[in-house]
Amino acid sequence: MSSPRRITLKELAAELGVSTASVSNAFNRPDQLSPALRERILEEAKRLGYRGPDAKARSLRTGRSRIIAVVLAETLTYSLKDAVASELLSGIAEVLDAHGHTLLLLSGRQDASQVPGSSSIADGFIVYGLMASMALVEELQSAGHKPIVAVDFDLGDHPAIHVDDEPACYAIAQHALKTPASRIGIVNLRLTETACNGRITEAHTLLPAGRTITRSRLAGFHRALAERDISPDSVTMWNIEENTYEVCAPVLAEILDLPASERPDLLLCMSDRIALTAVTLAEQRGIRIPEDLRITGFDGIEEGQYRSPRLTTVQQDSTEKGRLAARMILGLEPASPRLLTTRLIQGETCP
Amino acid sequence: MSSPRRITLKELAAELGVSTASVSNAFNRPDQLSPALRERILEEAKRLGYRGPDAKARSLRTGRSRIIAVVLAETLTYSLKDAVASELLSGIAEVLDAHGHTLLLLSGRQDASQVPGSSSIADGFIVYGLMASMALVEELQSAGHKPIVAVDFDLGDHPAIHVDDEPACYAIAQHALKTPASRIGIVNLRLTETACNGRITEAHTLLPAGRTITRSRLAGFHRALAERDISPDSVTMWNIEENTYEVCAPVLAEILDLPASERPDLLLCMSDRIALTAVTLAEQRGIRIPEDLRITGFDGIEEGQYRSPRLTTVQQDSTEKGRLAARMILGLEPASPRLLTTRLIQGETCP
DNA sequence: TCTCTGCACTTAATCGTTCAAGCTTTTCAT
DNA sequence: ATGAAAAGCTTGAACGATTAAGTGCAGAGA
Repeated sequence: MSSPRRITLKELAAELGVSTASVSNAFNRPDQLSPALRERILEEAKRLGYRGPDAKARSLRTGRSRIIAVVLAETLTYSLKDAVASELLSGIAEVLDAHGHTLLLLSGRQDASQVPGSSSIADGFIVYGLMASMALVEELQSAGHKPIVAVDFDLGDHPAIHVDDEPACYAIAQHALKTPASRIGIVNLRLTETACNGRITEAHTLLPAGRTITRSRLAGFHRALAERDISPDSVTMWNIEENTYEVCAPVLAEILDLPASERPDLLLCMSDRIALTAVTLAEQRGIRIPEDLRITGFDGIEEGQYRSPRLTTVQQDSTEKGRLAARMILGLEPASPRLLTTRLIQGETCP
Repeated sequence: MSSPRRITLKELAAELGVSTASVSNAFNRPDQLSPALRERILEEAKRLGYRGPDAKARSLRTGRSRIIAVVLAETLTYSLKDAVASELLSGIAEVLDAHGHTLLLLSGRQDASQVPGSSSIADGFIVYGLMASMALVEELQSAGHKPIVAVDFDLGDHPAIHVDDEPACYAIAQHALKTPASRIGIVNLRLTETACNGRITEAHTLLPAGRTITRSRLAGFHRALAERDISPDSVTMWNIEENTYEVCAPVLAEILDLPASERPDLLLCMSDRIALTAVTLAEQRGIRIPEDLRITGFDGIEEGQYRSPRLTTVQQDSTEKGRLAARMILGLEPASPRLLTTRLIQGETCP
């Protein structure tokens, strides 16, 4: 409760009878002044409660803030609850933290009241997931020549980090189809042009590749189906808009409540959240897994592995993806497109 | 690729032949100039690719940044993976976003290479969980008179948000003890003075209330035990340092691998993560829940409710806690201490 | 006609730093 | 002793905005 206002570098300098430059150097470039003076400055600083240069002023002057912004396609509220996004953030935070940077969270959603310039404070941007509106991203592009790294989608000629969605989904479908299935269902994630939570009919137009991440996953599934001479038309498709239990549950209930003769006995899901919801609802209905219903997921989130039956899924290392993105943005890694590999986890939901 | 450098407000003003004040007002205080001029300025701004005032300069001048920092007790990497912390952040983000603020993540851990002044950029701080080191917090306190809100622990005379840990744990233990138990075990979270993952012996000193959140939870358990004339000494206690599956699993394996005659048949856990790990490991060992082992948790995370058996637990609304903290920090809510209520969820792990 | 008020805009100080360039003083080889 | 180089410190101009105070001018009221 001593100081009514924080003391400034200038005042500290005046107090000591030295120039502001010396004080600045005492904090930033120890080699630029004598150890004796530096010691004196640091001591006086401590005595007066001066905590080092003000971040706002420093970043204005230097142009750098040591802040990296992560722009998330969905609302922050949703992203923070999503296991995959959280893991990505976790990886990003790990690297940033280790290198003295901090993490600013931005949402790319239109409905988020975006602070217009608040983004201009960051030194670089990690953009995750396909933006509903590209407004913010366009702003970033023109906002100066700050590094941008895209994750899970392509963004102009900025480096992008992807996982091998198509081969991974080919592999898991191939695995699943080793055991013949009578009725195959695919539960997609944000695949339709217009929002749809439920069955995909001919009335729906599908988003093109590049507009949704799940399109290439679907391609992988189709390739495996083709190999077994199964027509894509014979599989039933559903769609889900948001990767949460609340949104998944009604759609999966619809599927699982079909008469046994119509109900799929193999469900290829585009995310672990979808798959896990399917597992939960199936259990509630006494549908046996994998006897009556085999289920595959995508993502490899912890929750799927630490519960029984263990989920059969594709594991992508989202944390590592985050680490890589962060290293790229910090320039610790060449800024070039990357394709991360995934791993098939043969769990118990589709042995 | 047009501008090598972003244009400034000053340059824009020069281009238009008006003062910088007018340009500034065009963006910030529309009532201070004629609509005609404002229109002209905005148009020219768009033409030249001027995106509005620079956040760094603005925040230096005004002293406000529209950035709120959340200081997390643990590493960011861990916190972002933790369901409870994520929900809290989710609630915070929701409110901040709705009011045009952004979220900066800081870690209070010593081992995090803390950017010394990077915190000085924020307009306010939400401090979550007990800090291992209070260094950062002390810095915040003295760093100016910015609002600080503490969540889940007490911080000087700043407003703190708590949940009713003691009554909640009393209630759930009371519920659990309605069915007699032969051997009771309590699995704590960060209760011991020195790090300990495993059984708590007499050699361990427990942290005092105020140093760990679980102390008051334990008090609630003890009150319920006392009511049934069960001596606290007759219950076995374990401790866990980090609320992750990886750390919980070995400790719970140790418990569940005890000979059936020594193994607890009621396990009161300080978190849902611990409880869920117990459920998973018990299932793997063929220990029946709740017949052979009853389990209770704390937190009420989604994962516990969306899987079977449904977890018996105390639900705290972490999202709402986050919303409240954010509203307080923004001054939308009086900055006074709050005690949020919890709800007993009678799940299937301890009917 | 003259003063007064209000509007629209400008002036200029300021926010708290950093850093290239300049100025002394010391060091050291010759 | 001398000159050059190095060391140690200071000067002063940015960085890009905000805002209180001031100026000029049109229209209203007397």
